[in-house]
Amino acid sequence: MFRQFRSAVAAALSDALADLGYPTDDLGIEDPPDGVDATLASSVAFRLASEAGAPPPQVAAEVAEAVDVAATEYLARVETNGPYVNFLVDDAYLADTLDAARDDEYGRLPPNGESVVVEHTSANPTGPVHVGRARNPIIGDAIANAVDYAGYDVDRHYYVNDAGRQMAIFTWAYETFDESELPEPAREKDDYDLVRYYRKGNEVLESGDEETVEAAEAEVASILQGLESGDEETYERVGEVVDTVLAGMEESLARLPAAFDEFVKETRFIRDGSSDEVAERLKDLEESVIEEGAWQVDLSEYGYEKKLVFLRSDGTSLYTTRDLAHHEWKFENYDRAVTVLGEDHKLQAGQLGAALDLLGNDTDRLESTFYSYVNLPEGKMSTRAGTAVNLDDLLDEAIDRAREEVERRMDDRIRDDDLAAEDVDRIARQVGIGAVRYDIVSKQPTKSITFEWDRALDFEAQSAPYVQYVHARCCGIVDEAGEEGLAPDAAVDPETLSTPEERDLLKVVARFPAVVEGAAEDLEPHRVATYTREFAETFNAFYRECPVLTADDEATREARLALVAAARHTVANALDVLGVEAPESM
RNA sequence: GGGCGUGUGGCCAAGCGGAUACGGCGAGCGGUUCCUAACCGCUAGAUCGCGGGUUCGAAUCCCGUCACGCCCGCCA
Repeated sequence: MFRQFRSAVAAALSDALADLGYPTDDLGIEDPPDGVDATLASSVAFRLASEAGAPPPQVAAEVAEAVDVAATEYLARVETNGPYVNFLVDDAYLADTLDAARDDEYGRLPPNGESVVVEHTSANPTGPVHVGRARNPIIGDAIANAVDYAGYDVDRHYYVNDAGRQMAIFTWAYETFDESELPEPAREKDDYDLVRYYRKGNEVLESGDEETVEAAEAEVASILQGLESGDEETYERVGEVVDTVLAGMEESLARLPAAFDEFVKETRFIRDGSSDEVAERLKDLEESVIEEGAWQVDLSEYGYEKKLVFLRSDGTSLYTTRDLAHHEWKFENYDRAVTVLGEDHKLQAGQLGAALDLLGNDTDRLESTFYSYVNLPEGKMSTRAGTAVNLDDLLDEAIDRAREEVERRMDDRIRDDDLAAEDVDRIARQVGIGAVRYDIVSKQPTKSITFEWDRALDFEAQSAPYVQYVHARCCGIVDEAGEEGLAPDAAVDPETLSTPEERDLLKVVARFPAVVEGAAEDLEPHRVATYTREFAETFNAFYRECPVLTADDEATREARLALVAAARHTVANALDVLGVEAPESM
């Protein structure tokens, strides 16, 4: 309802200003601070003061007076507080919110007919997924969820870099070394198995004797050449390594869970000729030149000093050339394209956008969001060097610690719902993995994170379990009501919900669809996390002050139960956007 | 050297032109015969890196400066 109220207020305020002869270009609508009983406020009076020749409070009063309250949906009254004009909601706002949130899909916006592809993770298939890049699937999946909730038709893609030098090295190493030369794998899993070859290969290339390195480089070059020239046998050789490692990575990512609709291989754009076709079109641009045998495009009009090379002097394409073809393919199939990238790809992404623009694409349809890597207190994580904390280990540890917590709390548990062994497993998994996801998704991606076990796996306030607990409490109440034959769907007179805690909770529930909308629009899922925290705080105040099942009278009982059901749907879906499971008991 | 990002109480961190800077951890005090205490209440703790500027108003915008991170390849 908040979205409707917001546009109704904007229209009413705009009309009022126009009637008074004031400009309507800046309505100054904002959220009032905590403790103010209004749902929206405006600070226009400040800006109008000089034009009106009157102090802001006087202008505010004039504006407030001019707003047509009766004609504005959900607007109970307009008040002023010094220079601020405050807009207060009526009971219909709360009633309609309660009604809308009866739907367990509450928070989903109607389909808008637009398609979006969200590309995320896209880590090179060189070995197990590690925590340094774990922000990518977690943020990417949450962005995709938010965009999905906001009404878009979403596909989730993982772009597989299967055509680069790293994969050529990997393939050579895999075919060259024998298992007996390698250490034991950290896990019985294909990605852990194969990464040993990759590490060994890099080790040899770095410090092997000259002759070995020379032979290896020749083999690597031949693999790259084979890929470039469309040699089927080479694709098969590289493909075996890529697919095997990727399957292992996919399995780890699925634990988050982060699932993909499609793994799009880079070699696809070599094989279908689109990479060559892009290169030909680039050559025709007046910004393109050959320097030292290599084709390059001048992007200085976009602010890039150095020219972008798109064909090597030996005529082969580069990563960016293929990525251009990849993105034109996205434009052909989707209305919008979103990419989640590490901050080290910022320059490359900018150049990609510039080149796409030169090629005649509408680059407004392309958006990128960047995150900084998770580092260890002692420095960076590296697959090659083997210094990374693997995602699997983090999730295992999270689940173990969560299980300890569940078991520790079993003794002084009031609720006699006899958790079975499978419940303990379920809760440990939901809480453990939820805590990891929430910890990462709740922070602004641009801020750097230094990984520390205790901080990442804190189950207390401002964490996933804190929010999950609210959901479990809601479920507990609804379940118990059900046992007493009470369903949360009785017709409710909203005037029954009269305490500040009840009304505050409804107002927070009302904001949820707007939070989803904003998070999707700006690709900022952490805003949903911030919302869940505020939601949980508001719910806990309600829980403390307003008994539901033991309420004084039947009408209050039913009304509060309906409110709990609304809260339950809201928090469940907010967590769903974040990709965090909502336990029914914990 | 140039570009981009980050800098908010001891630690983490939201806010990113408007009303008293939202919270958490840690510290101190208190709360459970009552719908799950993974909870709640109270107390202490902040010149929002630093210096200028714009504005009626700046954590938020601009300039400068310092610190840290990332990037500046015919790598990906």
